Amino acid sequence: MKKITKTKEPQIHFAALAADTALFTLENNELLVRLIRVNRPPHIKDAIGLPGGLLLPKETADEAALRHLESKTDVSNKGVYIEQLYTFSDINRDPRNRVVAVAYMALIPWKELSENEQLGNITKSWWVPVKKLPKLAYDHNKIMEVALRRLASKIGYTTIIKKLLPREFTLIELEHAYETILGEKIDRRNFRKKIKKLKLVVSLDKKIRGFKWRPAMLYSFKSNKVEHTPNIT
Amino acid sequence: MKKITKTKEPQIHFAALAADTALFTLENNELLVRLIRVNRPPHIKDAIGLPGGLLLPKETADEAALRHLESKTDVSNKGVYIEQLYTFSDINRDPRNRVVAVAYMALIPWKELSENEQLGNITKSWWVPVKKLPKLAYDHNKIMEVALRRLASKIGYTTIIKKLLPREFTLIELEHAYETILGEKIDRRNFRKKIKKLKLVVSLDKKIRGFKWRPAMLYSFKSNKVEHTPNIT
DNA sequence: ACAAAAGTGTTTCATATACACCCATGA
DNA sequence: TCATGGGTGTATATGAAACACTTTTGT
Repeated sequence: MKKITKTKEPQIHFAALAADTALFTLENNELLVRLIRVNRPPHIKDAIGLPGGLLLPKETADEAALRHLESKTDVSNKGVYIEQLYTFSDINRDPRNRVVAVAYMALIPWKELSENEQLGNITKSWWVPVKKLPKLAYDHNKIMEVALRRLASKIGYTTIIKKLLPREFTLIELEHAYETILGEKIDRRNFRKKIKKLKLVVSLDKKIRGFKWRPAMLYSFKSNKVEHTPNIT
Repeated sequence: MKKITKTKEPQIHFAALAADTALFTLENNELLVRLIRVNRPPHIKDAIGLPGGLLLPKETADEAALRHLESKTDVSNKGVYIEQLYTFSDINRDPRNRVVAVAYMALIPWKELSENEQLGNITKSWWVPVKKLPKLAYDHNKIMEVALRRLASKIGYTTIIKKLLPREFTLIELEHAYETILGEKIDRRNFRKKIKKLKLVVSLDKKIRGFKWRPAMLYSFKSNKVEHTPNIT
């Protein structure tokens, strides 16, 4: 019988692996992303980028993404929804070394953030409206494009938007969340018809008060899981 | 002004990076995937897996995927459509070393394969119906699940199916391609109505002959690009 | 003439879209 | 009472789904 010899493949490791995350939240009908200060002299000085960093030896990319997210943004990753987007492996995406980045998108409801998490800190990490996104380090603007496209498309066929909303919300809030992410107006009556038909949310039989207008009925999603649905938008 | 010190991140590289590809073709109303013989003693002996391998220092994951695909399957990657699926980073997905895999899905029309490429070679690389998929090495069965799901979903909202069909095809062939990948029967009349309304294909005003039955009209896709469409299926 | 695959239309039902007014509240 | 956002229904158009027979060819 033919002896099969071991293929001579290089066993050394050529590229470092990083996990970079676009963390989104929704406040006051604006989609915000959490950015950090990036300093990597001599090539990158006082730049701005997405939170991320290298994988540890015994760590999956998902774990690394969550770890760096929390340590570099000071936003607790408890309650954060995260999903992998795409892996970027261009040779020169990092000017110093060969680094391959697994990009992630993460979501957190604004109301689950502490006051400090909401405020941020301009020297370390803070929220920026995606409409006013600055030039970012590395290929992070490319990651943002993928993340925004993924988010906008995914709210159309899943219930992922629940990961940006508080546990209890009004149908108007839900509608505004869609409008903000899609960047277009939705007809209120048609929207409510569709949401009710899909039976994804349940009325809590209580109303939000404290505004000077008519109180709005509160709703909740029936489950915490991100589920597929017939087209919503 | 505060001097910002360089973060002490490990500069050594902990995980090797590989690119693994599920290459599909469509023959005789069967979806086939190209598998290879895998030998990596002592853990993996005479196993079966997807074609793939490590990245070179100056190579993107896409390039590595195409290179290993061609060298490990003996299928020319000319004419192959490829897209990234997902990155798998479980600590123990490779029993020997820490290897992170960027998984790809690739498509090639059966008619573009040479006779040798169609036949394959049981000692190195050959075609297997996805309905008869064996147990694969590493986490390659997981990759196959992702690939099959992606393919089935993507034929529904893009023209990706063109990458599995010859340049000229009949509407029946097109319908069978959808049926094979989706695993369900489609109504012929409704299907043709939809395809014609979408204007994705153009009649070539010639008919295929050589069968003992009524000749069928030949069509071509208008473009070679994979484009988004309103829902097809 | 027959066997086998190619090709074609209509009806019904469900969903999508367009559109405007009244309601409840706090100030 | 007024300003503001919350909440509702109907009519039309479009798309989805169900369904069966005729045509063309080679043998």
